[in-house]
Amino acid sequence: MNITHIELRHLRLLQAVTEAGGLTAAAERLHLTQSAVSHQLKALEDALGLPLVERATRPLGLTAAGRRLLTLAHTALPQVDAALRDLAKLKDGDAGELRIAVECHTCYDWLMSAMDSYRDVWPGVELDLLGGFQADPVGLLLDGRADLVITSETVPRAGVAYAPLFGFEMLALLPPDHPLATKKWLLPVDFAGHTLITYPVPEDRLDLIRRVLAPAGIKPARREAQLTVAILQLVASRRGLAALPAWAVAPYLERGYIAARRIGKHGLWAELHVAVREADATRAYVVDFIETVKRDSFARLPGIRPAIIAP
Amino acid sequence: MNITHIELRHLRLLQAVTEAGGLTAAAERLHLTQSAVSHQLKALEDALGLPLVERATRPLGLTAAGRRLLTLAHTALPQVDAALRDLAKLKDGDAGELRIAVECHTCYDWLMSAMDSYRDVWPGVELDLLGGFQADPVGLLLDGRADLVITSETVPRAGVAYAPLFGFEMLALLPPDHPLATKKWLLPVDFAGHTLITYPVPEDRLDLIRRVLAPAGIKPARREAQLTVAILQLVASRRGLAALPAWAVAPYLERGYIAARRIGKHGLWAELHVAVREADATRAYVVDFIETVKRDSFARLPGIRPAIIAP
DNA sequence: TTATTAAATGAATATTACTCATATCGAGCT
DNA sequence: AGCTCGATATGAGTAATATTCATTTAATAA
Repeated sequence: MNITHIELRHLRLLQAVTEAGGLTAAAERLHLTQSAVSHQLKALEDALGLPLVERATRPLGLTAAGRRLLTLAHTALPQVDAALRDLAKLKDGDAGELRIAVECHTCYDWLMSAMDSYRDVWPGVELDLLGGFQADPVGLLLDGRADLVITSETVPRAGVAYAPLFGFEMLALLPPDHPLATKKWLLPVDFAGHTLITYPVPEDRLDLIRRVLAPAGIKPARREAQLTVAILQLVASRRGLAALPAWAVAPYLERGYIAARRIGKHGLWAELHVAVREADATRAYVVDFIETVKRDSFARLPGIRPAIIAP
Repeated sequence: MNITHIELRHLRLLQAVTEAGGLTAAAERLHLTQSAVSHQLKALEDALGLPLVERATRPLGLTAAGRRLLTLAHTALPQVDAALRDLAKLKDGDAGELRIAVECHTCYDWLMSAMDSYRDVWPGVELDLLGGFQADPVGLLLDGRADLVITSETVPRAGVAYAPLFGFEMLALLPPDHPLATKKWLLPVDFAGHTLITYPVPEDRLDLIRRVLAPAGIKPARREAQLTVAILQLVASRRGLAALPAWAVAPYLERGYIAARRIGKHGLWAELHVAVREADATRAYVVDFIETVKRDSFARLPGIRPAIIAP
């Protein structure tokens, strides 16, 4: 009679659509085509006999029915995830060690919160964060000095497995009243004659230099700072320009402390990946750490998108 | 055999398997073949990498993993059902009237409990139970004197829609020390010379007479009683034999007050169906009443099985 | 042991989810 | 207006997978 064969897939779909704010963005997150998402949503609406999303408005809004179903998704899906985690613990055990090395300075912002979430559900896993700059972080895996590395590189290495986290946009930072702030986006030439304020890392680790300025033959002066707030302060006090991930500067942008502009018309996008030893790649506590980071990041970080580069 | 993700279908499967106590019985409830259930369960177990049911024992037991997943099913599936009910209310409204006529005397046993469950989730629906014996209960629908009829007949009538509830076994009742109690099951001829104790309804409404005794040319004397306990008392005090649904006598059997035997080798099976006006057949509050009765019955009544006759 | 009932299995089929290619729609420009 | 861009919808074809059919295998009871 009531042959509404609603499935978890539909709940995940609705959740992705609302979180991503549109069908196309949801499709990317779900690793589906836009067409598939549209078809599936329509099929669900037809089966229920009710529209779930307001297509007229942008960003897409939910109908009362959509909100009710989203409420279900928010209660039921975590229960499902928890059960699957318990099953994974039954299978592989619930203990392990995760010594984490991080390549990017700003990653600590979200990593702390993700680690807190993770600790709640995997109390038996020993978490350690390796400090300091590492010349070859992925190498630490093979040395046995780290178990998991957060990195932007995905060059294949024997015995190392990569998993994508997300893509993010690097924004150029400048004082709010800077002449360049009138532009919609910045070109390589706009950086000429300005000092570039960066973390203390080699040039080939800076996406702005390696992928934008160096190819255009621009070599601006550099000044280094250890902390994100120090970089922001230097920019605000007109000591130079900087480029940081969108999520790292969002709170300062809101307060008008600094301004941010795209780098190039479509922006400068980078990606983060996780590297682990191949032998660890299927361990439940490792897989779930990666899932936790992704879930947490997509829920909390503004302006990120699914990774595109296949690992 | 590989599945991408766990789905509600799998939770419903596991629930059906444990409630029904086996794959074949679960398949009947889910309106699937035994093969489909076996394949699906195996695919689920393979995907999880863990066995869920102990196949060695009979009746089938669950493994620790199976129990964990069943726990999920018990918490998540009712949430899903509640959400779908809310959506149905959004669509069709949450108010209505349900005047219920019941053909079979023993149905009151389970109907009360089902009505209680139903009232909790559809407080806006006015429930009424029509009393007394009705010559043509289904006719009440077309007269507009009832909205829903619980009946064993499914003869097609214009404007009436039928939905199956369940099949149940009619057991012959006799005193524990009766000579016939030595038999495994009773034949028509065994009833000859005994008084048959029945509810006060016409002969053609009594399955035992219409389908077993009359075809065999046996016409036992009849004695009527209004209440189930009265019938049981008359049987126990050797005034005659009776036939009642298995669920109605189960509590008395346990206490050894009376004995029960199959009627024929495979037993005498009857079915209950719901009849509603075609115009009402898709109303959410009607559909959900039928679902509630089925759910409640399969959970509480011993010895019932899915209906076979297509309505 | 045999008869009986339940579960597993492999191949064939039906169903459905998904992709591809393209059309349509709507908001923002000029 | 008309035009472009980004997003959603749609129809047809294909890939994926759920289900059935026809047996086989295993477990139980007589």
